Amino acid sequence: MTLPDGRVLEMPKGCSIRDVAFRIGSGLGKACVGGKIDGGAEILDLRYALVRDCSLSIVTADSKDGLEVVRHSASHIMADAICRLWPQAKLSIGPSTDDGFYYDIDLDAKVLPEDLERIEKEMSKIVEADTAFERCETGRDAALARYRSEGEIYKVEIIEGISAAESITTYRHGSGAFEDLCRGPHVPSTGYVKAFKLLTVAGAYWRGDEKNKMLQRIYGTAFTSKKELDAWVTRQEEAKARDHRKIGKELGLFMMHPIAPASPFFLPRGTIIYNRLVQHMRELYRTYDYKEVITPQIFDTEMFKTSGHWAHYLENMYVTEKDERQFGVKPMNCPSHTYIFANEKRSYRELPLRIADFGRLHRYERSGVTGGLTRVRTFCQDDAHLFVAPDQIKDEIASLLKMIMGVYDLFGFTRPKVFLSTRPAGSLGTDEIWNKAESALAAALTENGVAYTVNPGDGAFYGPKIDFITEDAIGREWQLSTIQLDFNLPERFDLKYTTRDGGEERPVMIHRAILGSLERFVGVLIEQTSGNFPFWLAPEQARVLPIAEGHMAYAKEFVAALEAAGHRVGLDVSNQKVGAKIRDARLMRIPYVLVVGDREVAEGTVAVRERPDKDLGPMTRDGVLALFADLERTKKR
RNA sequence: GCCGAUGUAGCUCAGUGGUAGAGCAGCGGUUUCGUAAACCGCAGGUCACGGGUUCAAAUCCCGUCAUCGGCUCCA
Repeated sequence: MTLPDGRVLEMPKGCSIRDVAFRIGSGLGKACVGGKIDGGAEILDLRYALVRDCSLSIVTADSKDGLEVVRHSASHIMADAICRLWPQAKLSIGPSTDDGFYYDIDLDAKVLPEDLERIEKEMSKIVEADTAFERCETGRDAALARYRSEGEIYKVEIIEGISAAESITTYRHGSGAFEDLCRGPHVPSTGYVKAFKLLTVAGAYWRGDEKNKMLQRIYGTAFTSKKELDAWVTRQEEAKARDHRKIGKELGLFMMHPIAPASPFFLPRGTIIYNRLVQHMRELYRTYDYKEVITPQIFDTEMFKTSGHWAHYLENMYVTEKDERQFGVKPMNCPSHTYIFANEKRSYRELPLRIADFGRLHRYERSGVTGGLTRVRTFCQDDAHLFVAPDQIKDEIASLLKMIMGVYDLFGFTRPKVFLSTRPAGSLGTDEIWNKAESALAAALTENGVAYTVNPGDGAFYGPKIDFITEDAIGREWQLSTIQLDFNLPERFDLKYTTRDGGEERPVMIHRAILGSLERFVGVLIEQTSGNFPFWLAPEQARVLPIAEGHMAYAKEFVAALEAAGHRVGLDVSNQKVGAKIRDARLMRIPYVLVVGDREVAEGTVAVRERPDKDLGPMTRDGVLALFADLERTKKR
């Protein structure tokens, strides 16, 4: 055996992965749940017999791979528990997920949330019994016959989908009391599943297809120790406390109303953030030479027929009729921008022509998929369409990357994971242009030091794309920016520009958004900052707190001076003690609290307190103005 | 759209067949106060909406609307 650290270990032929682990050390032996050989991705069972020389890495329970094994085993234990409680339940699939595991079952009786506890109890018994997980190979026909006779129609369907060349395996535990078709691997025995918790029951279509029967999906999670499970629960609670719907309500940023389902109302405080973001993008547009436009909301459907939306996107569109003409509300800005491009005869000298648009978009989303600010039916993007010559793609992408990374840094998001999606089957455009475009994208990424992963064949039918997945402060992933090349729309709208030699050529369109939708971005930002917006975005940047009535006149004067300098400043006129005023300001996440009492009035200062509770001591009016001006300029977080 | 849950005062929530409750917020008064909640009082509800069962419904049943968790992870 060659180990990951390069050590070579002599082991008898046919020994198990577990044997090797124990040979290395008893601690590792106890902690291991599987192994990987020869750098392969597949996790093998501990009992996997090693019959030839190979390189081996041991998978321990606390690794990402190991946790997957533990969770997958937990899902079997849950299935066993469910079958004990409801013997008529038919099993389908039960994999591990990023956050835990689930099992989809077909059962006429409804599993209610209060049943989860019963299932957990049953699972605990199985775990306590600590019986071995045994791997069994069966013949394909035998397995099929058996599941057919048992009425396990999902298992039959699964086996039918497995190529005849592959062997069929099952895993059993409880000394054979429970057996399930499974590729594995599993932990050595049920006792390895030391900490688990069932979460919810939900509906899920068989194979994710809504034409199929809806099964009951039971979600759970499992960890290798109670401590880790508790830590996970705590993290979930923290995430809940940061939920933008909760904070948005508390801070008076936005509201929802059934009168306009899935469509946020931005309240004055939320609107400040929203507009400030737009303003920031406009500043970038000056630097990067974009031209902003304003385009109509409603178009004759002719446009959508030309663009292809009518054929491919109608389900998501709002339509209306007037003067016996049919109109559609725009779900995207791109088609209208082609009219702007085509409005005059374009020269190669004008390219890249960058058209930006903060137009409001409407997309019908199915009622079950909407939520908060992150999935809405009306929104606006920091949208732009870049009309470029094919040989400008690389440079344009390079400058976009710079812009995107700058924005992520500004808000404190991690550098994103980048995915390049390439040509799918049945796509539009020639090989030549696709190859050129894909290599231009790849080169731009590489030359700018951006590591990326290729998703082969995952591009749109009209062009390759780059997606950016970033992580927020508590490790949740969000897709914000996208860059999408498009060979299709220029074709459909017959866009052309005059080349240097007087000929005509078709431009390539690049669709791109950096923040994505403003609505969604505000939502993500609320969760990222937990409502503690950086000074430049904060709806109320400072609040002046007079200690008593007598300090009011001085306080008002101070507020006026800060407002004159362009800052957003509140004045607490309430009849409360300072402690209560401080508390209110703190709950509203106001960056600076300026307290005014006898001392400050006498000295011509304010007592400055920085969010959440840092005492900056007394500062003069000029001192505060200088501090605030600096914060605005640097956009410091 | 489908599966499940939820919907009571502005907010957070209690109330499981018999007169609709609390805290906070609001309003009025007292207090003029030094860094996370002063005190007293008042007002506030078609219990989401519509229908049904019942002597009686926030509570039980049916429907509608909205919100929330899922519906990609593949033996």
